[in-house]
Amino acid sequence: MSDVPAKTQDRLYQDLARNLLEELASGRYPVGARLPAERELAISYAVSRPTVREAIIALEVQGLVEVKVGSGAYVRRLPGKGDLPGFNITAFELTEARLLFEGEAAALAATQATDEELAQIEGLVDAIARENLQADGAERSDREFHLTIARATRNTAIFDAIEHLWDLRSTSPEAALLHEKARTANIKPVVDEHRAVLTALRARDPNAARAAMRAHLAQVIDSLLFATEERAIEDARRTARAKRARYTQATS
Amino acid sequence: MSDVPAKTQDRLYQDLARNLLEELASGRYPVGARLPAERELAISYAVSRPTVREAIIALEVQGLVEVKVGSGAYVRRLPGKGDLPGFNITAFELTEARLLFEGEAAALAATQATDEELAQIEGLVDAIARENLQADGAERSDREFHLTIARATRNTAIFDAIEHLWDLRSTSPEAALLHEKARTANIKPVVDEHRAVLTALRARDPNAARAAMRAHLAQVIDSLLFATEERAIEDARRTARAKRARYTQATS
DNA sequence: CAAGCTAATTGGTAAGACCAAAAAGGATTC
DNA sequence: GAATCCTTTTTGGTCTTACCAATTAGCTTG
Repeated sequence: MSDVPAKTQDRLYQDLARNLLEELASGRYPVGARLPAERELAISYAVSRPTVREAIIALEVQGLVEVKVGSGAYVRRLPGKGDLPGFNITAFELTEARLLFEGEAAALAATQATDEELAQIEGLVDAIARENLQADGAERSDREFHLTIARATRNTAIFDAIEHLWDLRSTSPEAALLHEKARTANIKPVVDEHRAVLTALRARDPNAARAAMRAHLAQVIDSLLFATEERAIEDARRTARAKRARYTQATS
Repeated sequence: MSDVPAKTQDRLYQDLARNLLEELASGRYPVGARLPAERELAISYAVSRPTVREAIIALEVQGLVEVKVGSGAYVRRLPGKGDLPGFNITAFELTEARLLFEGEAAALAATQATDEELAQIEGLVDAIARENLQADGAERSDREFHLTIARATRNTAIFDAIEHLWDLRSTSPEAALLHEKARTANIKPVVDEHRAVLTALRARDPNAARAAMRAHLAQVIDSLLFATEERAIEDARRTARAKRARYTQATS
């Protein structure tokens, strides 16, 4: 029935955390309110207190609640979209966001990057070229290339936000798959695009850097589109096979 | 001695999580590696197994490790800057990042926002005006204003990243304080700036929206600068008072 | 050598106990 | 009568022990 692989399962604390998350989202516990005591939650949800503690810690790590010793757990902020389970960002949204944000980051980096960082980036461009020859994947250099530019902005918030976007990719299996597919299907131009960004950074030209970065990520979006169509064909084939199977079964 | 209020203290699991985080950052456990068993960690860190579990869950929620039942905890990714404790983003970095990112978001929103969203944003501008009259703080409407625009981009990744930036503010006590100070010192122009953004969105003019949003956040940066200077003066006064107190004590 | 089974390992959860911090309530004092 | 202090209760923090379930390693067996 379900499309998800079900993964590890178990993890009772996650169920509880999900439930509490929904209660927060429902507005039952507004900001500043105190959650029921651990012992009460344990009883009402029919779990042990350690499990309750684990769930509350999960919320605490996400900054949703604050635990005060001897007092209770208080709501710090209400859950946003990113906190809701089953929340998936598409590869297109992700790349569009990167196009805008990393474009600006490149522009800023063009005015801030040190010679050392530029040399580092050049090394990464070479590494990307090498990685593309061997098809074993691992776009680690690609990630480092983009993060190094983000770091070169000298703005930790910008770096953190862009790193956050890269991390989001791995939270969505579909997005990760699509990216991998797009990468293997589109090898040659990538190095040139990366080198164009580097050239613009070297020239200390913010507008050129922004344009080069945007062009690169626009190309990535195109690759994603291509990969999507490929997959659409596969899906159609699979559907046809399933259809035929049902027919065969029904008539046998 | 220390400037921080020490907060809640306790939380043994946080110490452990911090230690494990450092071990991850040190490269001792590369991606894919398995962490020692819970029972082993409990012994080597001289804590109980529930505490170890809590620490591992803290890492798990942050996406750093993946726990497989009956097998162990495996490293999913290495910690980035945002994961490191004691990591503080300055209010300036944060606002600069917002200037760039939210500027682009506003430009995109100008082409995507629905009439309903525009009406919602107008209501928030009015709410901001009302909140400014009563000095009790709570810039909730301000946050909603910016997040609603981010949502109007129809891009979940953009929304999530911008929400992430807002959340970062609360992780840094200094940044939060500075913002509050800047807000109380600078009341009048804010509403006009917000309304200018709304006008540009209404006109479906991306460039005007970007410019208005950037102008607004540039103004915020100015306010922060002003608040910083104010605080510098206060610090100087406090230092002088302390100096005099020591002198008085020594000569009495 | 391969397949299958058994036992050890490892995470998941429960239950009970005790400590320390905080809050609540009552007694004392001014 | 009000404020203050102290005792009691509540609440989170941690440990210990125990048992279950999934996984893995190792051995047995064909």
